[in-house]
Amino acid sequence: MLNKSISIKDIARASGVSVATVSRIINNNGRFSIKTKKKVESIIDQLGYEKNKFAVGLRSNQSKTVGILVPDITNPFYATVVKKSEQLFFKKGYATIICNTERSIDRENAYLKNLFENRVDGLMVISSNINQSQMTSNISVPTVFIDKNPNITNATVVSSNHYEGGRLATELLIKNNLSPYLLMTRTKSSSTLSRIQAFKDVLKKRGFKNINSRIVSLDITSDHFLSHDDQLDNFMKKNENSPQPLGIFGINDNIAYMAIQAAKKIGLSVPGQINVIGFDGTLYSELSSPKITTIVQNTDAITKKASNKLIEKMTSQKQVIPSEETIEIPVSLVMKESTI
Amino acid sequence: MLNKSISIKDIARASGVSVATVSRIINNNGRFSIKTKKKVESIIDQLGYEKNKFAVGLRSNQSKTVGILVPDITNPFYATVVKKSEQLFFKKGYATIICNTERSIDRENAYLKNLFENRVDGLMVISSNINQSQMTSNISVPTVFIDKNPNITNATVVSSNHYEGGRLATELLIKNNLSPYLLMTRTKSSSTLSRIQAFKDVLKKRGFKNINSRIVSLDITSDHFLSHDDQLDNFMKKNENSPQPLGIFGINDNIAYMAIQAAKKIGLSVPGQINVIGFDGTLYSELSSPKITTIVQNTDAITKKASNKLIEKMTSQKQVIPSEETIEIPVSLVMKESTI
DNA sequence: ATGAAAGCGCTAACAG
DNA sequence: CTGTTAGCGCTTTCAT
Repeated sequence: MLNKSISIKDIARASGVSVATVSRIINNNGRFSIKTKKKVESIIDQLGYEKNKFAVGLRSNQSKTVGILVPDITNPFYATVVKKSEQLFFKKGYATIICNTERSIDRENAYLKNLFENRVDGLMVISSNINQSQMTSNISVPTVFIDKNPNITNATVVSSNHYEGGRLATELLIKNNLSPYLLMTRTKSSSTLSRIQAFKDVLKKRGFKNINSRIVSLDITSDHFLSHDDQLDNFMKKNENSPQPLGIFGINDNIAYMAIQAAKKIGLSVPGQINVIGFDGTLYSELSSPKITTIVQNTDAITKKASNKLIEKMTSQKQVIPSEETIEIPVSLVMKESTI
Repeated sequence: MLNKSISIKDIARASGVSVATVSRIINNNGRFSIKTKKKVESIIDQLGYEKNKFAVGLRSNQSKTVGILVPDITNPFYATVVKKSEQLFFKKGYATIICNTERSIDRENAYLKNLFENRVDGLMVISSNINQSQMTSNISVPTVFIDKNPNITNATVVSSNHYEGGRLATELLIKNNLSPYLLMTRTKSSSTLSRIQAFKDVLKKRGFKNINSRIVSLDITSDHFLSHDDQLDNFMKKNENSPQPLGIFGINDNIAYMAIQAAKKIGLSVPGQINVIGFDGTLYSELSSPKITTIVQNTDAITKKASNKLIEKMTSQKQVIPSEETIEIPVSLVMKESTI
């Protein structure tokens, strides 16, 4: 189907040298005279030679390709991580295969199989369900997790300090003398769990009782924007006349955004009657009106750390004994308009 | 470095058959007894065999991989296209390599080189600068363009009807008896050009003079959200006291969003004193307050058409003679809150 | 129904 | 400084 492409054999023949010499020149190793180099390179230009990665891979057992497993690339936070990583990888000579898992275990498995068949040199796994059994089959592929799931041992993990973020958010609400509530979704990644735990811990320390009644779980699994949610509307109506103003901690900016919408819909003012704080520092917090006070993840730092760690793993000669390693990236509270 | 993985040779040896038989069973072609099939498959399970795509590719000259060139995956419109395409491709057995070009010609070239070296079976190119010379080297790789650049001949293009969208937007402003202005950015893709042309044509038809003075080009090249732009502020201040209310056509939702912010900042009401209409139908139009009336692109239809077209091209046996083919997808005007 | 063997394009070990 | 050659894992043709 494809035009038969030209190989180093063709180049060798055309320039009157052996394939070995051509290979040496292409990869700039071994010794060769400057004269043959010139000659061969001109032929290469002339004939339009393109390296065949199949052959190179088969020989060297390296694909110069990495795979990224990501829940949803239309989520701005993940999109940014993927984009920056991809750029870094490409700069180092690696192509990137993107896999949108939609948080489905079946999809993750199918993708992993494909990636392993493609002999990826490395794997970046973002916030997934992957468990030990799925990974162990190819434990040898260097892997870095972003926001790991607790099920894997001996993993290298780069993650925001979600617990600290949750603490900062909750403390802010309490400092402002608000009645604290946590709004969350169904998805329970390790990052979410840490945020929730922090909320609970702070409340407990402050002497709150019946803490679980302050955690509202919305029936939402998507990363996507929803203009409207019934449960949220009901929650707002129920608390409309609360004597103490509400302080809502949205588990992410999306939820915080939706909370603000629901509050505004029944005429509650933000931050007058209700304060809202989000998490992540995505576009949502900036496009909302009022803009959402939020815990910002340092995407840049996360990505750099994770990508560099992966590249380091891929290029290190000696087989590193896998060991637990967790790198925590600080978060920061950014005050905007949805809190006083 | 990697644990030497097991090959069909190992499987063959372990099951007491030849590699040919194993290959036939794996690919379910040729003939073999049900009994050996059972035997071999159990060995495969037991040993954990994984196909080596290098070898398959080298033999068959097929990578089962497609490349996507996209300007910026953090742009919600592109993210959606990429995500949906990737899912479709994967369902058909293709892995997807993502390339963020940032609209840089150098990057595009580097990516193309890499993709060709990886022997991608197909290429999806979104709204790029690619010109004839860069593509011709590998004209044989099946390619589909989304929003093509005019420089390529004989391309298969899937695109929204940007001209019609521009016409709809402009007509709306005029119908509402507003003083029409077009706000645009520096990036001049073919899609942008069509939108602009429609604006001009409508104004001309309606007898407007000095049309170019109604087109304001902002010094923005990024797809990203900017909270603020000086030129925009100046534009608003200049037109603050316009006797006839302004009708602004933002070349995309991002610009429309920024225009609304700039207007609100100096106390102009939207849509009271200024009407704004955007283009694309991204998150921006929904998260803005007021929500932005916009020309919505049917991302789903675009993606499906483009992906299926590409798969069709990749799988068609006969070498199709390349010919110009343009598929236009209708757009729709969605009224929201930023226009009366 | 199964096996033997060629060969895809490349790299690297060895020979000169 | 350069050439010859084996072999990476797989598919496929040709035998049997």
